[in-house]
Amino acid sequence: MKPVTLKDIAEQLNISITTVSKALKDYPDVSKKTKGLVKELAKTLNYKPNTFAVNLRMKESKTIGLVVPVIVHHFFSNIIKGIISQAEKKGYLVIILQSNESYELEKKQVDLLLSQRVDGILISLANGTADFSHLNGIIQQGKPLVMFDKIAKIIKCSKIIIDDRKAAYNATQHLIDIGCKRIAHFRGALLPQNSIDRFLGYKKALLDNNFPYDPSLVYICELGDNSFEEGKENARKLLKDHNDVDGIFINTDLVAIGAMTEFKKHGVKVPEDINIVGFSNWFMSSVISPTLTTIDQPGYKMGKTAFKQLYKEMKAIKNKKPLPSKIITLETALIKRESTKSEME
Amino acid sequence: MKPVTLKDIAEQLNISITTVSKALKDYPDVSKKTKGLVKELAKTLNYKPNTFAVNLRMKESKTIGLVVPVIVHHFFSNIIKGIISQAEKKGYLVIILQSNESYELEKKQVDLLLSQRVDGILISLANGTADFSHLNGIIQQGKPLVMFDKIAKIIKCSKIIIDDRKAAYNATQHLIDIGCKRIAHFRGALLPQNSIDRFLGYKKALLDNNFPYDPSLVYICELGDNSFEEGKENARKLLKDHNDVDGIFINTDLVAIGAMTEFKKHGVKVPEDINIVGFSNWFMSSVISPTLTTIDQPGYKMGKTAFKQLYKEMKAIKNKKPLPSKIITLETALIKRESTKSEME
DNA sequence: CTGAAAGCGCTTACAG
DNA sequence: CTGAAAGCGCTTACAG
Repeated sequence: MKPVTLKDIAEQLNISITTVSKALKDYPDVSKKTKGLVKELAKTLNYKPNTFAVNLRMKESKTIGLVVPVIVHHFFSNIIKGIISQAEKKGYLVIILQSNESYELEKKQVDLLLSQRVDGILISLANGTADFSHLNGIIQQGKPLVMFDKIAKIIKCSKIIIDDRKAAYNATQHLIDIGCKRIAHFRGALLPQNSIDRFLGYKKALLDNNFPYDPSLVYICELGDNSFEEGKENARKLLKDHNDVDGIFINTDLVAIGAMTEFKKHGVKVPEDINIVGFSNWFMSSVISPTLTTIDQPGYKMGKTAFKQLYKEMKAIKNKKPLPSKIITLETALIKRESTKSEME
Repeated sequence: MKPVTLKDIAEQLNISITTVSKALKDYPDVSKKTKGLVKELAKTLNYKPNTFAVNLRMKESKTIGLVVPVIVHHFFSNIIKGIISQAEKKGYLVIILQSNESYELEKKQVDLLLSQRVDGILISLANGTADFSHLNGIIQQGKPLVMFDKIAKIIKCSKIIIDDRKAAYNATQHLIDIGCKRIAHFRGALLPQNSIDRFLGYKKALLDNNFPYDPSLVYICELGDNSFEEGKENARKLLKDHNDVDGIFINTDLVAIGAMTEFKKHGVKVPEDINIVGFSNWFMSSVISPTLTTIDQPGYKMGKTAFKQLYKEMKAIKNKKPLPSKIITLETALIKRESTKSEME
């Protein structure tokens, strides 16, 4: 019942703990014979090194922390999958925490992770996060930190992102290309960098095409949760205020789907009356009807890349040769589907 | 840069490590004055106990392990959310691993968690798991184990489940009630208990209503991944073999959505030509068109319940009073939507 | 090739 | 009220 220790093996074999330890780790200065005996006994006794002791000695836990705003979103669960699978390959375990888009929780969780002494931290910020001292805290402790998707530009650490501005520009340009004349935007909350960038991309596309920029056509997802409900809510408002709008670029697929549901209820046809482009390419978007034109965002790859970068930095820190921070931008793609008309020739 | 230890505090205050430790933990036999001094200094130095050392001494890690077949499924990501939120409340961290429906991986991951010396394990089995020695291994080590959703009846541990048989019975009964005459079933893989139970519920409903049971109407999701593709595949087969079928009870929403997509492609109307009931009530099912009639399965609650049970057992084991295993069955509900006709009077 | 010893940072039974 | 000491299980520099 009690776990087997090095001492148990040493006693049974009448050798020292030192030798047992070395034998198991294939040190060159242990005789082949001894190694054989030790390894065999370790196996039959089902010896497993006590991680707590190893961690204490080695000052590392082979564990990383991950903080995401939400888990139950297709994009984030894909990222998680990417991170975990990559971490496993390198022998790292992942502790996952969800900030629920709350700054308070996020701060507390970073603290938790730090006192758990994880070897590194991966984070995607909550919408509510405007103060970054908790992140600087990580860096000050000399722990590697990699941010992904929802980042803070101001923090000096590696970041895995997409070019939100460019992607949003392309989405808006597509609406223009198919002939939309009045293009609205449902944007995300005010703080997150990516909702700012998507908004700027939208605006730039308009201006580059000599469209007037009309602030009243920009609807903010007020609850800040990018939900189905917010899409419905904003669609209702839009219908009331601007029934001349013929195209909308929407911050997130889920919001777009909410909007489409609301339009359908009011007899407004997509894409005949209004063309819609979403963002993220959730699986759902390919099975609803009409299927949703959107920007594909590589979640799984983002997760993998984030871990890889963190891993490099953890190794570098261990070798006392800290790496410079790096910003990696992943490619996105416009996926044309039924919610937007075909391009005109 | 180097983390602050008890020793650092003791030296600065010219008292013993023992007293510092006791003061921080509010032992009654330390003077108020000393406590004050220690706590203040600990705060200014930003002291955080070294978890590795605490774990080693206390023989517990305040960490649990979680193994799920997939993360990127609405049902499972909801469960994960439930587990994490509950664990956080009790001061536990969660290490998450994904078995990818592979027995080999699952076994390896359980081993990993065990050698990481987590305090308890939460698991939902892979479809491929037919051998359970790795689970017995957990129990033999005296670690609490709680299974949820995809369980093995044979293992003696607590389980959080739904009554799959009853839920499937209700789903099938609903198809009968609305007038279906030829009812097919798309079932899950052969091994998992829940796909067996859902199949049995389907069969029993038929027999109780004096419908003949026709094995050729039962399609197995061969890939075993309960995917969109499998739904399409089986729908194609069904259309070829049995174009008289007017109702299908499908093992999982995602498969049902795949089937509906295929039917639409072939001009088969849901629910006019074929009525469909899914299983799980994924969010997606409420936004596709037609919306999908399904069985609501309480993922978030299942996660919460699973952690609560594990927590009780961890506490009990610590107090040397192991608890008897418990099977908790959560309620499900039939959610009637557009993919099935209204009931006849 | 083998082993005694120190030390990682903590907790707690025990002595005073 | 305070503290010396043992010990959790490991790793590794050092001596032989």
